[in-house]
Amino acid sequence: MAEILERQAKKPTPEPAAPEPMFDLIELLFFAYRDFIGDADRLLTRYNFGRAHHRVLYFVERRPGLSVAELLDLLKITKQSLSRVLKDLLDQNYIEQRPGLLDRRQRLMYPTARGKALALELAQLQSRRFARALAGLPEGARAQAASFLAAVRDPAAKDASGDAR
Amino acid sequence: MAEILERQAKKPTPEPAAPEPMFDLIELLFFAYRDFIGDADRLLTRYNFGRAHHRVLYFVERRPGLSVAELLDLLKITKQSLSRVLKDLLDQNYIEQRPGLLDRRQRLMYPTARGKALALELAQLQSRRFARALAGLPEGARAQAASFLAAVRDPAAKDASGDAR
DNA sequence: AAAATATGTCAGCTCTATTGACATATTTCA
DNA sequence: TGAAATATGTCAATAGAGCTGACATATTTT
Repeated sequence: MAEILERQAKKPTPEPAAPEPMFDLIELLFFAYRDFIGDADRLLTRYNFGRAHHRVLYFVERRPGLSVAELLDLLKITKQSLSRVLKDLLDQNYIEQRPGLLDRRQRLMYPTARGKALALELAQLQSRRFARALAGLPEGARAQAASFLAAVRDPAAKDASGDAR
Repeated sequence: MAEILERQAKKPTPEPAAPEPMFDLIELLFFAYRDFIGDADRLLTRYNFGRAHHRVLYFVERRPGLSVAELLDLLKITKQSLSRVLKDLLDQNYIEQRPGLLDRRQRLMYPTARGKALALELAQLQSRRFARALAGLPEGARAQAASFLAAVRDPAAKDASGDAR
């Protein structure tokens, strides 16, 4: 008897019925990122650099004086992965390291003039893509896109991303 | 005299003055994609699969009957890159191939029940992230995000992405 | 003085992607 | 019909970017 009631009660919602996946967003994000990153990739090959070099240069330029540990945390990669590309960038004078003033164990990283120039070139290239995209969209599109992308991030990661201090 | 006038006329706009790069969007897209793709990565390692397997499975599930050439064009990778992951998926019975009815040279790909199940699990995982993100955003956010991401893509690529036929 | 921290480096491994060359089956075209 | 084009598969070699684990050095903290 209890069984019947239970079964009846459950019927209307057999299982919490997983909602239809958002295939549109999954696919669009995949394509958008692939094309976005492709712009930079093409330019980087001319310098014999890869994506990893780009990311390091980008963050050092955006957050000059960054420590190695902070950069590792931002990129979420390991020290060993970083070391190869960082070495390239140091050797070829795109980035320079200076000991921390407060803690001399730290190697704080700064972009050189050369590094700044390349970082800017890459950022402008990617911005042109965004500018083209936004040109065909209504007024608040840039702010809306930023809100969406920020919300998609790991909630925890937001505090770690640096410049909010 | 003409020189002076010219110089004066030019002063206000010295160079076309490249606009400030959109660092906000560059960074947000990087982080959003990294976290988004990370969800799937963690699940995939449990199956000994990588991102490449995921992409292939995803598109075969979404566009059953896809030919190898169409898949290569969608993913923008080479035949050789595809072959290894495709072999894994075929061997482990996530995907099956059937000769094309019209053109028997083609190997049209279809997901198996097993493949469908994994593809769905992955899509639901990534959709949960989007759902969480959209929960905190105003009404039209999903449509706006989709418009933005679509506009960021290579304009040329849009026709090639398949399902609009 | 001991412990913890910041960084660097060595060795070895995986996954994803690349290019180039070549083979086979099938379809299309002159 | 015979040649050319197409769809696919496969072999070999290579690169880029990431990983783990182990260990060394300098510096700071306790």
